[in-house]
Amino acid sequence: MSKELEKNYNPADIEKRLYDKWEANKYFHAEVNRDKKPFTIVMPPPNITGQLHMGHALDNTIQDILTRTKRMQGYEALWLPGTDHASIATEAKIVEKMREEGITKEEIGREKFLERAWEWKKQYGGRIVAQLKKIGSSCDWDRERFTMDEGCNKAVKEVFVNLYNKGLIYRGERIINWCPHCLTSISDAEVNYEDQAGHFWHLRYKLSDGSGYINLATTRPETLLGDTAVAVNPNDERYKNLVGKTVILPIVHREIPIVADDYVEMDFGTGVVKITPAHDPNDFEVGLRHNLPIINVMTDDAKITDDYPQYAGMDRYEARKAIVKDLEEEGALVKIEDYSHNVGTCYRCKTTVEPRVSMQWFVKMEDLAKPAIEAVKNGDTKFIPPHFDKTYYHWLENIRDWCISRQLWWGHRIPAFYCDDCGEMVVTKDEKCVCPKCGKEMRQDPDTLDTWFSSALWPFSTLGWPEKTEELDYFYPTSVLVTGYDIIFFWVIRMMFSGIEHAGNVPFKNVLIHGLVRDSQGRKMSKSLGNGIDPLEVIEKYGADALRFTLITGNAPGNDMRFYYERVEASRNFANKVWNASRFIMMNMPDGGIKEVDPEALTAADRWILSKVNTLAGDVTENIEKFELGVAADKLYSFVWEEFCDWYIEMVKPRLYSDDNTTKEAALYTLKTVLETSLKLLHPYMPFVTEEIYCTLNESAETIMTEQWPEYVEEFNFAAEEEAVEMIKEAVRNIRNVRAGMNVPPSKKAMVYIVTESDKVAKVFEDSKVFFATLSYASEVIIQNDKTGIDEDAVSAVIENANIYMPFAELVDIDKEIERLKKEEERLNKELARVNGMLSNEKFVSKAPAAKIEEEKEKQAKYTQMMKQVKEQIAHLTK
RNA sequence: GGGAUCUUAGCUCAGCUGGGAGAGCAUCUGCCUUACAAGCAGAGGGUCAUAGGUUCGAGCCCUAUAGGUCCCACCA
Repeated sequence: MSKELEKNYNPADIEKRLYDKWEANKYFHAEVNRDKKPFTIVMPPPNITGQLHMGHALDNTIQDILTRTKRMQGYEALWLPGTDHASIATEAKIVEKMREEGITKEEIGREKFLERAWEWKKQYGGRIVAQLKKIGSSCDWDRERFTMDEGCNKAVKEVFVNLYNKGLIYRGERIINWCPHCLTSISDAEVNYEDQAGHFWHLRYKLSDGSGYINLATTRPETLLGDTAVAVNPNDERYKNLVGKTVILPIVHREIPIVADDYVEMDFGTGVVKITPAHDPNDFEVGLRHNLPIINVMTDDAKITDDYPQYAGMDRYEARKAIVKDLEEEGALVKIEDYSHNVGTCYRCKTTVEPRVSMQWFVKMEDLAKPAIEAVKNGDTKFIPPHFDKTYYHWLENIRDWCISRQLWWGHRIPAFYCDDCGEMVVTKDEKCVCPKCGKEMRQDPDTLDTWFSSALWPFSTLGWPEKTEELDYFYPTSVLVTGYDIIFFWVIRMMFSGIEHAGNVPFKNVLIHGLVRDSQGRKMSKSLGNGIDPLEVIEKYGADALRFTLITGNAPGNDMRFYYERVEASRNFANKVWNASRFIMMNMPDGGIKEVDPEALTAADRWILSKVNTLAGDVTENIEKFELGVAADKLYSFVWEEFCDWYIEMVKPRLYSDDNTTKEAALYTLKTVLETSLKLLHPYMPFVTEEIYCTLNESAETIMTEQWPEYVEEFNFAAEEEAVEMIKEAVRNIRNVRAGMNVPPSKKAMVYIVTESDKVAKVFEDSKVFFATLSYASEVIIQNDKTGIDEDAVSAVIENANIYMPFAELVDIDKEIERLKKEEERLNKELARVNGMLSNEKFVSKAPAAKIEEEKEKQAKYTQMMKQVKEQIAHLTK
């Protein structure tokens, strides 16, 4: 009974069907199972506003490969999925949509706004989840979570209160990064610095006592309105006598002091700096040291406040122009220089951030950072590739307090309450709070928390923390976190210190870092460039397996990769290759399927490929264990395509077409065994095609994804057969080479003589005659120990310990033949020179390991022998 | 200013703890050989950025230099 598969693999037909089957059968579901070892990955939750892009595709393919492998290896493998509420991004989108409708947040109020937000989540939150399924992600959807669900909210409150009670969360007036477009504070990590062309305005401030003036320069003249001092370096001889005096601030005509501070560099500019504590982080620090007043001159949306009527309502840049003009009129402007400098921008909307003093909540980082650094130093958590630990250390060692409050509505609301009467503040997990002093109902802080505050708890909040759940006990710490290097600062670091602080252990043992997927020209894929490639389109056209394989190969961990359609095609072709190899086997499958066979019936070729696939299983397992997913994929690719398809299947054909049932059955058994092992090893990479084939091949099999992972077993290591078949392959390659060089088509058969004095070699060829003849296009293979009866003009080739002769009826170009042999001679000469060089080097012989020396000696013998044969051939032809 | 990383075949990239340079694509030459033309068989193509050093031995380790990419950083 032969089964029919279509000629070409058509992924679109089967992917949905198979995924639905997997999901319906709950193969992805994991439960606490003390009989098994746990393997856990928590998915980096994509934003609910997001659409699947190549970054997700890569990230999730890696996680799926690891999860599927471990599941087959018998681990209780949990891949826990979920989505992130992405406060700024989501809120911005909702506000934008409302703007189109002509309404504002303030008009509808907090409650109605949140209703809309949840509605939005309901509508779009599922979109990315559906897309993740398309690439075959085997997540436990029963455990899907959302960073703003009840459990996460509980964890957030617990953490906030704990940290507050420990004094690690505080509220205070600090200078923070303010986005005038998003109208909220953002953390240091959320600011991107970019070089911008600007100007240096050189200004002249008069000394109050009329004794002169000082010059200084600024890139932001508009902040002058908030200047409360001018600073010089205490060691600067030029200004020493001025410290303590005052100057008159131009335009504003306020008297401000000249202070001395180390922050000022003497040899930069004039060595004088204007100090605006409210709008510059450094100036703020200087202000604190010198007790300077803080004068905020801008509104939330970065317009000048009403305190300066002539500029009130102007935005930062308009005000700058007006102020420069006024300075000029007042004679305070000395000159304008072109100057390029670093400007902080909002990571989300690219608006230039405005440093600003305001009342915010902060996490005190110093004490939290230390154990997080220690955990990587002592190996509790490892980065792959390891060099990312340096980035990690550097960031944590220089970390500043984390501003966690956001002036947004969509997010976890800060669990702090204020009494409007007495000013009392209470931090509590309770929904409502009554003032402990005056008994009045308190008002909850209107702000929400940074999105990353809840993401930081993801590895344990999703497992039930703060409850002491079975899940937490069993699945935590998680095994590996898979993410891009661009997210280390935002997320990895925060999960690390949070896990250690709250869950009592590192959140994951390994952090597997991958790079960015770029376009074919190496550019970042971006909406503005319009160069993004939609993974879903690729899946539709080439299949999820092809996309997955493409993303995982040709790349080392941590490196960026370029995306080419040529590579997807190559992957698609590979899937098709697997498909067709399987098709071939099924076409030859007898009624009643394939039987177990007596090991005695296995031929050298069978043992060779069984041995090879056994080695492959060991290698692939080891590579995956070491997170070398691309290396493992390469090995699978070349094994399946080259060894199995190009060699073994071709070797076995004559046996399948023969009447000898014993050898036929042995061949079929081997084909099936090797195919199944390959499919299992390949399944984590290409889940769909492997599942489809496996279940077609085995009617009784429900799925491949819960089959046992192939292990390397010593009994299947057949070194002798491997050696024998490699010898045959070498002979075949030589013969094909000779024929190709003479343009002999495969249809033209020729006698092949193997001349060898070695009984062992003779036996190898004798045993393999059947397929050797086919592969070498031989009309007949004759094995003998001398050249008796071989045509003088026969074309020859040389392998170790044997000469091969092919007498062709027609005239052979002797010169060409000699040329070919000379090339071979040259090659051998080079090899011999190298080997001889090594072996005649006394230092090598005395210092190199014995095994290496032995290896080189064997090569020397082999090449010497072959050289002799080649020389004889040449002599024979040239006589 | 500090740090990371890269420089290997025409292109894009692998190359694990140092021991005879690899893949995919592209190119060239033959093949419709009854699984696959999304295929088969062959071929060409690289002083592994440069200069030193360590070593019996370096694409791999060390130092310096050049160029590229990225991250961090308060020089107004």
